[in-house]
Amino acid sequence: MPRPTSVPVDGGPASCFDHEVLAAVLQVRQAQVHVLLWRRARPPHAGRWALPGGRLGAREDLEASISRQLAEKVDVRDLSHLEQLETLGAPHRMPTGRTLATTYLGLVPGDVEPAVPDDTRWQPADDLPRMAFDHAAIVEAARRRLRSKLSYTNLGFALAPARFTMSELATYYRAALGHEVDATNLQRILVRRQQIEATGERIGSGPAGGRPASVFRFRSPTLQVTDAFAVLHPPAR
Amino acid sequence: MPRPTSVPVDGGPASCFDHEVLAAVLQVRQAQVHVLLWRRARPPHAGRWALPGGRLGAREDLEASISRQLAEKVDVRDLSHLEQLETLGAPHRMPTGRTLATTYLGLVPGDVEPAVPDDTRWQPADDLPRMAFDHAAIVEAARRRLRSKLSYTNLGFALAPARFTMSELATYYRAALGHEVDATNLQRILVRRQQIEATGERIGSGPAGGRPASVFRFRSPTLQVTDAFAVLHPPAR
DNA sequence: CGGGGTTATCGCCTAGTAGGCGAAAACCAT
DNA sequence: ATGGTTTTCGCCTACTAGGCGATAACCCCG
Repeated sequence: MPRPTSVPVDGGPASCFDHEVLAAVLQVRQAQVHVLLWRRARPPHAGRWALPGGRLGAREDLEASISRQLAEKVDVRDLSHLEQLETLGAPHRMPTGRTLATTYLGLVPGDVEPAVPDDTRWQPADDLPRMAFDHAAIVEAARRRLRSKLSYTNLGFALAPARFTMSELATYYRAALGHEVDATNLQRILVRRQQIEATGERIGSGPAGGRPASVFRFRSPTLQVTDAFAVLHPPAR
Repeated sequence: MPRPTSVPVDGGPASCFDHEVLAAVLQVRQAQVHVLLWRRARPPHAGRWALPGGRLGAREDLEASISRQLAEKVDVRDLSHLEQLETLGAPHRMPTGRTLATTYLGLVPGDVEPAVPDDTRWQPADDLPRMAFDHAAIVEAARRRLRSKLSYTNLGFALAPARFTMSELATYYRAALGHEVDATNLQRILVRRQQIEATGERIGSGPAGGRPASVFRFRSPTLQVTDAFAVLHPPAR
């Protein structure tokens, strides 16, 4: 049992903490998961790449804060999904003095191109540069969360454009999951789970020809869990 | 997009925040989920029931802090599981001034009886009293987390005693999941997933007679996810 | 010591889901 | 028309959850 320091039992002398919010904003670009990084201009860790975010405002809600900072600093306003990840509290996670960090996973659909500033870029998540502080671990946590939620929720809606063919959708899933995904199988699964539906449209195939593909869309633009996989089901469903 | 207040863009004037850690410690007692509550002696919300926890220490890690406070304040030292839940940051979640809270789920095996102080008691989670601040919502979040993790991990090890019969284990699952659980089916599922194994012992049944039950145990005392339920499997497993 | 009550366990069945793969469909280009 | 390409359909297998009756293994009591 660590007892690092003498601490007031209750209502003792107030101590307060710097608090920042950070987001790993992920997007699938060219069949690869990318993360939005921001190059630090000033020390500490000047020149290293960091996640966008910053100090929590004095009267600001956590989620409002990260939304604001993404809009202000990296001009990202059209997140399709935003959810809280872990709060990091290791005392020396930053050399500048103790700072708690509440981290977020943000997702951007594959067909939008936010205009990002000069000191900002989309980096392949499989090939991270030297990162500031503990930000590399946050990216990994965000990818894990995305991977698992793709399996038991409809979170694909946040990765894909509003309308898509099954081949395109399989590309997004392939990138995010990190393994082969069969478009036929994916279609059966998502239709059975009532996550996607055909729009009735067909879209011409590429220059190489081929049968034109049906266009699908997600039924719901908000997160829903697939309850068929609660696995210890209530009886008599 | 909420822009509640003017906030320094970066490296502006430091603002810092009170930070507390809170835990919903759950235990199945007499076939019901109970939560450890602590009666507030002082205002605000004097007399209401609250979750154990308190201020984060100046040099203390978050998880170390909640462990310490549980040990010091309510004498709970033998948690079988502890994991972080959400961090709450609503500006007015407490009337005493802004305080962020990082919340935890703690579990205690069903066969231990921690000696809790006078101002502390185990309360059935289905029948919460008037709670302080937003603590009722934290209890609900903890119960939801427990329910879902029972389905796709081996978290049952943290609910049950080290050794148990399948009837006993079904009681724990029944209470935590909130619906009927068949002992036969539960045994097949957990054996197939290699979460539990028979010890070879048999234990005499109750005063009413009946066939003596086999004694089982969990194979691992640490959290492991059941990967068979990733649901969008990699091919050729 | 044999029979009835009780509880646990086994075995067989059904239903539902994931995944593989070949055949057919529907397009383009030549 | 013919061949190349991509999508889509249909059928198959494998695996998991869940229901339920039959059997096993004990207790108690007469």
